[in-house]
Amino acid sequence: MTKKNVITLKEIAKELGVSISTVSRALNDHPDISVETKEKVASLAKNLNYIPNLFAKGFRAHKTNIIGVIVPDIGHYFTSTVLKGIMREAEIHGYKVIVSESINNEKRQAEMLQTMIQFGVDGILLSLSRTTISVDSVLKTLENVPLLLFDKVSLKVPCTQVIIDDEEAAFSAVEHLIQTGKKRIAIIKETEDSYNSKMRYLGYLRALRTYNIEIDESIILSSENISMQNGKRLTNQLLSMKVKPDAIFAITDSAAIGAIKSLKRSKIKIPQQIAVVGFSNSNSSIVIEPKLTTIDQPGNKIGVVAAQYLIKEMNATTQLEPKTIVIKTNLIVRDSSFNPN
Amino acid sequence: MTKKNVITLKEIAKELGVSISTVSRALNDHPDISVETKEKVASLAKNLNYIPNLFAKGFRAHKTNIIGVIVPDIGHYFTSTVLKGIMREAEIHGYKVIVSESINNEKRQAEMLQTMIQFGVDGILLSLSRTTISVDSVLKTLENVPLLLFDKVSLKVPCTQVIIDDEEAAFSAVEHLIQTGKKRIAIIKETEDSYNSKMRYLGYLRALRTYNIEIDESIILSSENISMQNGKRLTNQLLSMKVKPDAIFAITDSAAIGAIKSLKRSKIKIPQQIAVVGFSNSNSSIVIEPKLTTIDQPGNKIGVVAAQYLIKEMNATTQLEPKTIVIKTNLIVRDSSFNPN
DNA sequence: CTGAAAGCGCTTACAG
DNA sequence: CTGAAAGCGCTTACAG
Repeated sequence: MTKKNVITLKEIAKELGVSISTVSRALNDHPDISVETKEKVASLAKNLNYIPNLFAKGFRAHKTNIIGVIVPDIGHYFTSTVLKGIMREAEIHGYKVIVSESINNEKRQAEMLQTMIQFGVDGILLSLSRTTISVDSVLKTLENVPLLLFDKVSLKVPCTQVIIDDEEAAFSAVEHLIQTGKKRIAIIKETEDSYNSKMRYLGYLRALRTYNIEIDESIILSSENISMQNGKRLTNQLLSMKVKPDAIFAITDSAAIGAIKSLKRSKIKIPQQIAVVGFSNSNSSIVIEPKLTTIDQPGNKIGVVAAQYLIKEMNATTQLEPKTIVIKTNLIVRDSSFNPN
Repeated sequence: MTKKNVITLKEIAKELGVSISTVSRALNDHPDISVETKEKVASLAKNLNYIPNLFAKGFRAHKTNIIGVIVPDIGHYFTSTVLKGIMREAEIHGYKVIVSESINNEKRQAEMLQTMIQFGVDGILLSLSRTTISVDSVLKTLENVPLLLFDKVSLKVPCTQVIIDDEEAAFSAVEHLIQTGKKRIAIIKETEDSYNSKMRYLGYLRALRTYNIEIDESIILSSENISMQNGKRLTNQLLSMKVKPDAIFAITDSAAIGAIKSLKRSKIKIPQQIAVVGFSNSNSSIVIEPKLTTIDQPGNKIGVVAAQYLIKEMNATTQLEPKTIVIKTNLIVRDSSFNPN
């Protein structure tokens, strides 16, 4: 069944014996139209349950009032909080949001950008897939429509980017461990450095240097995908060393939770013997025992700011200067590390 | 900045010195057009990076190729798996998906249905907000556009509904507890009975009756929202009884996890003294220790089936008979209950 | 094999 | 204060 009962301006005009133009103007509260007419039109429109066709409206104005969003994976809790922020902000400004998942596949991502253009979106919010090697498709898209990168970004794209202070966040996590007396801090990161992983690693290095702690390659571990499984595996590896670390900084909560599970299995006291810090404050971070110390990423704020800025660019008359907007994170200290006091 | 560089049929036609009609037909591989012309058009279209305006295309055909989806909360892992299924299936059929959150607010839900219509979606997939008392707005929407209910449904709406077998799933969870020797099984459910909660409760009752176990009102507990906090609180309440239960069936994983936390705090052996079963197989169900026995809801499948069916209805020439499609769930036995062997 | 024209629902200069 | 007409980008009967 296709759509039915579609009332248009035409029907209202016919019924009232006026022109379509008049009905349109009346509905849009044009000053030229008499109050009388406006009232008649408004009342009939209401009775007939007239719903303006935004589609037709936008057609003329070359606008769809739709924002396209592409994310690697909608299943991550963090991503869903960002989407919430985007949707909320878009709604306030009268935009709807089309969502697509690139499933961390560069080719799909390129196709999706293309489809977004076909659908005539007014702007695009993109979080890059992990395997994005070439940004050509993104650059090409940028020529057609305002585009803004968030979370997983690339400096190769000259557009506004909304990111969290990964480096600073990692620094504060590691600094926290140092300040609570830890000296031999392992890191679990990604093998193939994504932007996020690289920044977090840099923050880790800076913290060690700042506090004059020697960097030990043997406790810098990486894995392809930083899952709970791999967190366990790498932690087991750390536990097999003669000189064990006294803290583990995992760049995702999943890996940190894997680490905790591994430590518990080996009867290591957390945080006394080995403390653990994760990243992203996922739901599971308060399910695991001890509760996980982690970095809270304000996904909602990222979404709101990204949408806000995109909308600003969409409505600007001139090309705005691309900026990098950094959203602050918070270290949440829980039981997997010592309280600093 | 608004959109730029938009190549239309007009430009191609002008450049080639043919009519717009010819270009349109050539691009659509119309049999009337000569191979020669088709090739010229195709090649120029490619060079100019012509992107067909689906918007204009749909405008004529009264189609947008957009499916609207409204869910209570995009943040639930289960919901994200359903959305994945919907998006994947929609994509296959050339549809895009607009997502909105009702945040369990009936008024917002009604507004969103209205907005979906304004945006001219070709069909709507709706999971009702918890507080949906009146379905008037849904019924009204149904007059305008194909609509299908999934997960959180209502029998008051005469449309196709895709649901999981809540009653059967709960039955199998409780049966499992009984078969592993449990006799005094408490349930943690919702106070204000949502469709899901009610069905799960009925399954619980049926299992007890089937196995001739007396129903004891004192261990049937409810709370407004079945969070981890409330799971803890209600479990503490159970532990304060003279005769304690030997198993707890919580109708959500969160509440089940709260229950486990409370039991661990009281040094109760799980599952020996008290077993716990949850519902939904969330990410956290394998984070908690012992790992949670729970019901896996195939969200992806629900999404796929819902989208499939909606698309079928959208393209049907006659009104299809509404059906109720029940998706099977699976009990996943983990360490929070005994293995049945 | 190709083109001119109408039309999808709406807005908006231009006339009156 | 109101209407006729053009136009957004496309498709498709109707002619030729």
